[in-house]
Amino acid sequence: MKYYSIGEAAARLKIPESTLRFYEKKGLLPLIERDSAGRRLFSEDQISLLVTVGCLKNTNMSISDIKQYIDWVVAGDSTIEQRLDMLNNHKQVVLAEISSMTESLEGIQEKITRYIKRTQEALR
Amino acid sequence: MKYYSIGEAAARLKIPESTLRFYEKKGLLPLIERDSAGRRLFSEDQISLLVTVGCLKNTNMSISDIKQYIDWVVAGDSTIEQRLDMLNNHKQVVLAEISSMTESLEGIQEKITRYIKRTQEALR
DNA sequence: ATACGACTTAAACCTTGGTTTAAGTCAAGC
DNA sequence: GCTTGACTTAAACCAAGGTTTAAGTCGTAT
Repeated sequence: MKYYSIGEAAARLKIPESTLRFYEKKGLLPLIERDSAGRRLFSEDQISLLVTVGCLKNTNMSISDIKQYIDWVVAGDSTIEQRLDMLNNHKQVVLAEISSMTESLEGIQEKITRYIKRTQEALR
Repeated sequence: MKYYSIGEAAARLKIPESTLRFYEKKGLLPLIERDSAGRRLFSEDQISLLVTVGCLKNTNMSISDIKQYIDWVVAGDSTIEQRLDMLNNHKQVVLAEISSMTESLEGIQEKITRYIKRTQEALR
């Protein structure tokens, strides 16, 4: 099986190495292997778990909630329902957040429209 | 003209008084008046400016960028183009952010779908 | 006239999510 | 065999965005 160094993993995921080390410290990479020199070895599975972590982070899930998810992944199949609940729940939170941002954006759009009108009037 | 105390303003805007004081310190309430006892007086105009601030904050504009916007508002009509540019720019940033979140949400939805399949299989 | 609640301030404190630093280890190429 | 680059660690540091604390000042109702 192919393994990636932290540098390669960082490059593939487009995040700094320091962030990967930080995530490990926070418990987000619990199953990470090491070579004989103590260097981290990222498997394809780790990378794809980190892609999921990226989706969660990008939708503003907190690191401690992501850790909970990872802990459930590590715990195995008996936690699939919890994971499903968590993700469904998170989905609703994200949808609400997107709605809220969209609503605020409408408020901003109104300002934009007013400003355009004002600049039009100034040209008359 | 009707004025609101900090408590009333906080209630109307649904944010803590401490946040309003913090915003003033950061330069987000530059035109705030005071009564003879030194208490802040929020006019209807201030409140509506704060609603705009709320839209900007809610779409993740930084406080220092919001301050720039407020400074331009205070400076008057000569800055309307700058404000318009800033808001148009911000709009694009927010749209990109929403897209990015929506994309991550699709990744999450795939996980959800897989988990549902897995629980279905477990029942067979 | 006094107690209460709502306000004031400056400064200290807090959390989140990292990044940076300093000192050290190791493998590989020259 | 030595240098170089990629890695290791723990701990310090940072920025953003507030919140909390402590001490004090008012205005008003009793």
